[in-house]
Amino acid sequence: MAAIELDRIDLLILAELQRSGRQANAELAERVHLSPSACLRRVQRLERDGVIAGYRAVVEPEAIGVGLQAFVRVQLADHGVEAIEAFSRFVNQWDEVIACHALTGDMDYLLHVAVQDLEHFSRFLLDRLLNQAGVDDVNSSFVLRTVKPFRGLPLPTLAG
Amino acid sequence: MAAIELDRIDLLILAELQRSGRQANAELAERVHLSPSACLRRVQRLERDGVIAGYRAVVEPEAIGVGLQAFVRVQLADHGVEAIEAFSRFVNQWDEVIACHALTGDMDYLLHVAVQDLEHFSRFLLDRLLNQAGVDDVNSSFVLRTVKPFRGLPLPTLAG
DNA sequence: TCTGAAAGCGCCTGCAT
DNA sequence: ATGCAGGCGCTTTCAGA
Repeated sequence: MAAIELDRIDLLILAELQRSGRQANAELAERVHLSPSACLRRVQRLERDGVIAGYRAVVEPEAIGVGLQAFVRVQLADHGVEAIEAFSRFVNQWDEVIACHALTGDMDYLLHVAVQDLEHFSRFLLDRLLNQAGVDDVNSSFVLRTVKPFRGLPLPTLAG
Repeated sequence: MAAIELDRIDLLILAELQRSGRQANAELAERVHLSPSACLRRVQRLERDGVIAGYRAVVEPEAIGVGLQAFVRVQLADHGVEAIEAFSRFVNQWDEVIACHALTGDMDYLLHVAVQDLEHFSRFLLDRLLNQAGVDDVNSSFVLRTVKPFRGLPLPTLAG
C-alpha cells in the first residue's frame, strides 16, 4: 500500500486538491502545468490507487450548531479483545465522536468530540461514554481556541 | 455567523457533501429529491454563507510517507500575549503540525503531529518544538491505531 | 508518457411558476 | 422558493507523437 511511486507533479496535484478539492480539472491542469487530459489521468490514477481516498466538504462547526469541542482521554476497564471491539463499535456509531485514536501512554484512547454545548457534552459523557462503553477513567479537556485547523497532510519535498 | 437558518434539505446536502464532496450536482440533486438547479442554488448559498468553508481531497497518510502520527500536549513557559502569538505563528508554519487546539486543563495546547517516522518526530520535537517555541513541558503520545477516522461533523436532526 | 481535437455531458444562467 | 430551457464550458475519449 505504501509502494506507490509519486513524482513531483503528483505531489503538486495532491497539494492542490487538499487545498481546494473541487476545482475544475482544467484549472488544476493549468496550476500544475499539464494539459487537462494528462492531469485528469493522473487524478484518476491517484483515486484508483487509493492515494486520494475521497473528497469532503469542510463545514463550519458553528453554522450547524456545534458550539463545543472536547478531547477526551479514555482508559478502558477491561483490555480483552471483546471489550476493545465493543468500545470501537460504540465510538463508531456515536456521532458526537468525530475521531478516535488508540494511543501510547497512560491512557488508551483519545476521543475528539463535537457537541452543541456543555449540557449536550454532559449527556454524552454520563449516558453514553461512562455508562455503556466499559470505560474505567476519563479526562476531558475543552477546546478554547483552534490555533491551527486541519488543512491537509504534509507532502514530502514540498514541505520544509 | 451562527444565525443561518438551515432546513432539512440543507442538512441532507451537507451530509452528502461531507461524505462525498465531489459528486456531480445532478447526482446530489437526485439524492436530496430536488431539481439540479434548485440544488445548485442551495449549495452556492451554503458556500456564500460560509457554512461550507471549502472542499478537500482526503489523502491516505501511508501513501505519502506519513508513517507516524502523534498527539503532543504542550505547556508554554510564558503566558504573555507575545509568547502566545509567537507559538501560534510557529505551529502554523510547521507542516508536521496538522492541527493545534488551545485546551482547558493542565496543559495549554494539544498538537496533532504527522511525520514519516520516529526519527523525523525526534527532530521535530528537539529542533523545533522544544528549541524554538518557548515551550516549558511536552507530553507525547503516539497513534497506535485509528479507531474512527474523521468523516465529518455531526448534523442536527440527522444525528441520533 | 504527453498534447490536441472533437464529442458529449453537466453546469449555470435566464424566465416562468 | 422550484422547475424548465438554452448557451456555454468542462470533462472525457481517441489519435498521433
